[in-house]
Amino acid sequence: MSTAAAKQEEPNDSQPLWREAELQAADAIGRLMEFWGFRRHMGRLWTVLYLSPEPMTTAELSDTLRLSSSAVSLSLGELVRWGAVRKTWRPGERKDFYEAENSVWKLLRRVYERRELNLIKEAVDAFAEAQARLEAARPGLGPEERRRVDFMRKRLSRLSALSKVGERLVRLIVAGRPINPTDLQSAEEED
Amino acid sequence: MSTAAAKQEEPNDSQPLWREAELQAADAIGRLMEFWGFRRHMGRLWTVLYLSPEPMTTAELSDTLRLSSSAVSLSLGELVRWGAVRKTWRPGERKDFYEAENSVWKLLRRVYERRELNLIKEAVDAFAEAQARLEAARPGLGPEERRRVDFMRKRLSRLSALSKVGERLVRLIVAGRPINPTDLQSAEEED
DNA sequence: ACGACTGTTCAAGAAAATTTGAACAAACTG
DNA sequence: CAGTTTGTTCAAATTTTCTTGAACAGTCGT
Repeated sequence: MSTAAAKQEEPNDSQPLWREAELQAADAIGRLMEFWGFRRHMGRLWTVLYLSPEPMTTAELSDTLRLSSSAVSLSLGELVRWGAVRKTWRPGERKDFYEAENSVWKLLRRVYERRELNLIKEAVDAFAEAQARLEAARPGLGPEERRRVDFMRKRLSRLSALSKVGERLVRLIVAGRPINPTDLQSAEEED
Repeated sequence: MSTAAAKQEEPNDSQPLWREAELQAADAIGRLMEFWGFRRHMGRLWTVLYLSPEPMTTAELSDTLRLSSSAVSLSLGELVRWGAVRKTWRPGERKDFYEAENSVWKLLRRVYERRELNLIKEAVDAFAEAQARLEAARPGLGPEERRRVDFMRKRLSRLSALSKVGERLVRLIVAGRPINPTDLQSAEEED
């Protein structure tokens, strides 16, 4: 009890001894997530919550990570939208409390589902559209140009095929089914 | 012959009819690669080369993509370092010619091997170091704080375990072996 | 309903990255 | 061996992205 009370009161001097370790882990995951196309702070916030036995307030988070409250609000909101963090309430308390979604696996699945699949689909669409343009242009071309265009079409359809195999693999991942990367390999077998 | 000669001479007006389709596909892959943490232009350059039946010069590339020669040099150099593009030479010609590595699968493998594995390893190291700090700090703590630290240690070791499973999965991908994503799932089974 | 306390949004400022032109270096030609 | 062409590097300038403080909005207790 005394510790919990003290933790809330202490402004920012006399940090707990474990703070450094906490930040180190948070930064490591922050880099990982940044690399993965998310805000760095999203990873840092999630980690701090993940390492905390109880939900935390935005004030505690901004104090721990030395972030402005607006930055916390922004990244935390995005984490909530991704389902990586949940809002919880405390009986009497007025503030919002936040806790981490603990299943990393669940999180990965959600991201692949929502984001990677979209990304691939957009690429597939772009390839299809490019193909259509080539076919439309083909009639008016001379033999030399026609050979050129046919080469492009062959290559484009290979890119399409690869993308579709990739899409299927991601779907299997999302479904938690085993996958075989050599499917990709065989998608570009014939040269 | 006449076409090939004309292509080299034409400055930038009267673009070939297929140019638009080419750029569309290039941009699609550019976005994909950007999302994957590479320069957008790397994807665009690779695609243009991939869609070309013969190797191209830097001049042709910068003309096609409307890029300055320095930008071409920079991104092309990086592509060469990644093995995504090869330099080739032509009998009489003075300029360098470039051609795309055609096996996307090979490229993916190389990137995972060189980049993702490193990334994961750094995270694993960070977790280990954070663990060590916690253990070092533990002796001087009261019972309340000790419980807090023990919670963190449990969580950190779970992150470590997850990372290591992830590392193993990536290694299997690189080796072209089938993988089972539920391994990740089971790495965080016990709560 | 008012006042105090939280959380969010926004626009200005700071920081980081990309882009480019020019200077430099290297390689081939006559 | 000069002169020309090609490729790379660098620093300045632009663009983009991040960050922040302040204004705004919402909620709860009195």
